[in-house]
Amino acid sequence: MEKETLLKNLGARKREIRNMMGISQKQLAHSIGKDQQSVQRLETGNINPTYYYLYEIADGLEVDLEVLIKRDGADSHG
Amino acid sequence: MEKETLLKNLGARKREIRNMMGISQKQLAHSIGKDQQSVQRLETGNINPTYYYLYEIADGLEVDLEVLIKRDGADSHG
DNA sequence: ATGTTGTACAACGGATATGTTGTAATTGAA
DNA sequence: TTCAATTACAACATATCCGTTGTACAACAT
Repeated sequence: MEKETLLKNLGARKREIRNMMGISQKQLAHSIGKDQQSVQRLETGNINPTYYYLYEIADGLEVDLEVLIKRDGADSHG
Repeated sequence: MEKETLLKNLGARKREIRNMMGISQKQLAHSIGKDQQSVQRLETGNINPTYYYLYEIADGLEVDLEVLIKRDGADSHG
């Protein structure tokens, strides 16, 4: 899978989860000590985030990191 | 969970999988167009890798990204 | 028009990931 | 000893992540 597509998918999934929680980018960001802009960049797929950053985001969304990752490579090996 | 611990766990899990496959760091690295040194740094937990880098590594190990991630935040939300 | 909220982009600086080269320690074989 | 394979660390250059500030647009309300 292409890098760009992968990152866009990740961002879209994160946004879905956040919307389901009914919180804004700013609320999510502040709950983990970050800025709205930092969270926004991930959500639009404009950056390739680090592992620990994703871990913090998952924490803010109150889901396991697994949930945030899930589905992207799902049909390639399983 | 602390950043350092998280990264060490990730590296250890990757090494486990690689050893189970019976391939060297060099073999894994070359299978995805990388150097042994680059792979080594992840395995020792000395770096905080990017999402796409982990995706490539998972591809080289022929597992889903989920498998590489699993367990680190497992008891915090589920 | 003004204010508030939510989202998006640009630019800057410091920190760091990645690719690369070089090197060293260990193990095993000849 | 010599040679090869595996793993580890250091240092450098380039790219980019992340934090931060400033800004812009849309929707909604007063």
